[in-house]
Order: sequence, then C-alpha cells, then structure tokens
Amino acid sequence: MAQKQENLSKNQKIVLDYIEKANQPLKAYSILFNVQKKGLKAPPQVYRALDKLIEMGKIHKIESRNSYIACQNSSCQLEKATAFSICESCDKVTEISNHSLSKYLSNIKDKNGMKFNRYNLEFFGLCKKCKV
Amino acid sequence: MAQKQENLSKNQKIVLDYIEKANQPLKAYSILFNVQKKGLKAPPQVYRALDKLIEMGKIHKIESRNSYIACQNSSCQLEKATAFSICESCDKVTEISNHSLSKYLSNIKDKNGMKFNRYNLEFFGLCKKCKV
DNA sequence: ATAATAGTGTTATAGTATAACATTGTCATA
DNA sequence: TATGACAATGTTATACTATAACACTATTAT
Ligand SMILES: [Zn+2]
Ligand SMILES: [Zn+2]
Ligand SMILES: [Zn+2]
Ligand SMILES: [Zn+2]
Repeated sequence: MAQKQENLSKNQKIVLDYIEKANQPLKAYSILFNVQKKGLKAPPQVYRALDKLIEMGKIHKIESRNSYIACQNSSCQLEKATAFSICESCDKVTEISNHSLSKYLSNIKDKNGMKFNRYNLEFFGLCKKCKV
Repeated sequence: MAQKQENLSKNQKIVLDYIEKANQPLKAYSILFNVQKKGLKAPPQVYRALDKLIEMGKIHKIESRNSYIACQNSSCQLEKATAFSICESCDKVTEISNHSLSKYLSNIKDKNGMKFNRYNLEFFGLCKKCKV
C-alpha cells in the first residue's frame, strides 16, 4: 500500500526538511553533504529518500538540471502533472500553478494512440530580475 | 556567427548520421562506442557534437532519459519548443508535432513576469503496443 | 510466531558530463 | 601573404550523477 504523506520515515523527513528550507532546487550530492551531520552518509540513502518523496509528490525533480525542489503547489496531483519556469541566468525555479494549462495538457490526446498518464513541462527564460 | 545547417563539421556529421539511422533515443556513451571506428575516441568529441546539433535543432535531448534523438519534425523551430511522448514500458519516444499545442504553449504568459523563450514538454505513458 | 513489506547502512561501481590545454583548420581582411 | 579571430579537433584527467548488491532492522498483518 502507498505510504500516507504523514508517515515519512526518518531519512525521508531529514531530506524533505532540508529541501523545504532551501526554497530552490538542490543537487543530490549537496543534500548528501548537508545531511551527513544527521547520519545519512552515503548516496543511496539520499537517493532512496528522494525517490519516495517524488512518488508522494512532496518534491519534484527538475530534469534539465538534475536537481530537486519542494512542491510549491498544494493542489499538485502527486507527480502526474508538473510544470516549472526556470531562469537561465540565475537558476531560479518556480512551480507553475495554472489550472487552465494543466487542464489543457491533461486532455491532450496522442495521435498515435498512446495513453498518457503523466507529463513534465519546463519553461526556460529570464526572470524579472535578470531581464533588465 | 551561427553555423549554417548545411555546414556540419566532420564530427557533427558522423554523430548526426548515427543518430538519424537509429530512429530512437541514444545514450551519449553508446554513440561514442559506435563512432569509435570513425575516429571519435573520447567523450568530449561526442558531447561537443551533440551540443552543436542541439543548438541547430537537428537533434533533441530527452532530459528525463539522458538520451538524444534526431528531430522528427521538419517544422521544428530549432530547440525552442519541443514536445515528446515517451513509453514507460518500451522506451519508444516520438516527437509530438501538434500545432495547436505549440501555439498554446508559446503564448503562455508567466504570472511572475518571466520572459519565456523556450520550453520542453515530456509526456509519459504506454504506447499502443504496450497498452494491451 | 511468522511472513511480508518497507526502510536502513554500507561498499563498490556504473553512467553522465565537463575542465583544461595543446593543436589544427577556416576564413576574412589588413 | 600574413595576421588575427574563431570554430573545431584531439587528449587526458576528473567531476558529477545514480544505482547494484548485500546484510540487516523495523513495522505491520495474519
Ligand atoms: Zn508540485
Ligand atoms: Zn533570474
Ligand atoms: Zn524537432
Ligand atoms: Zn511501448
């Protein structure tokens, strides 16, 4: 059975806490380095926690950056439908919460008869601060 | 100045030829292994060619798979707007060519004042064959 | 109790990508 | 034609990202 969100394991809590405090995407090895004082000493411990947190929708992976960010969207349907804006200058990442966009994408039908059950969308550009 | 698409360099031609023949996403090190007989002996030679071919829009990177596929879409606007369907069972990848989708996404305005100049969209699911 | 499942700890290794530097090719123009 | 600017190449080493494999412990359900 899928684990309930309230029941995070020890390592999962440690990793999630650290990611949530960051408010920006973090690399796995930077997480590892920073949670070593809490007892997570080796990569598999971090990657396992990351995998479970992703399954639960508590964090998302920014694929183009190999980094991990806390879900910023309380209505996020687990990991089924994710969209982000990424600044190519300062690397700021924001989770996009746009109902009409997610509705549009969730209703897309594939021409080749494929059944979609998940998507990930990444927009790239310059944030307000970096546009100047 | 940006190189014209007709003027591929030697290594770029070798790498593109191999990717185009594959009709499926390829990993960088599998490309490297297969073009060693043509003289590309080290990773940087392959990665440089890949980078340039991506810039030119001749190939795209499937971010969630760390793999590279030839552009299947003659009207692809370089690397500005890419969309793919990915079968989670057999790994088949198809470039999506859907005018209304690309129009919709290109017109999305960011709530935080970010100026988008590129996006990448990856749909995941089961292809026709794997759905059974 | 027993078994099933999930989580942990650990070592080693696989897989992906870039830094750095020396060299060569191409082409415009001084 | 030579000089400079830029693109591409060749090469070695290294950095970064992620998983395999195995032994062990904790939790829960029957
Ligand atoms: Zn989310
Ligand atoms: Zn920025
Ligand atoms: Zn394309
Ligand atoms: Zn399939």
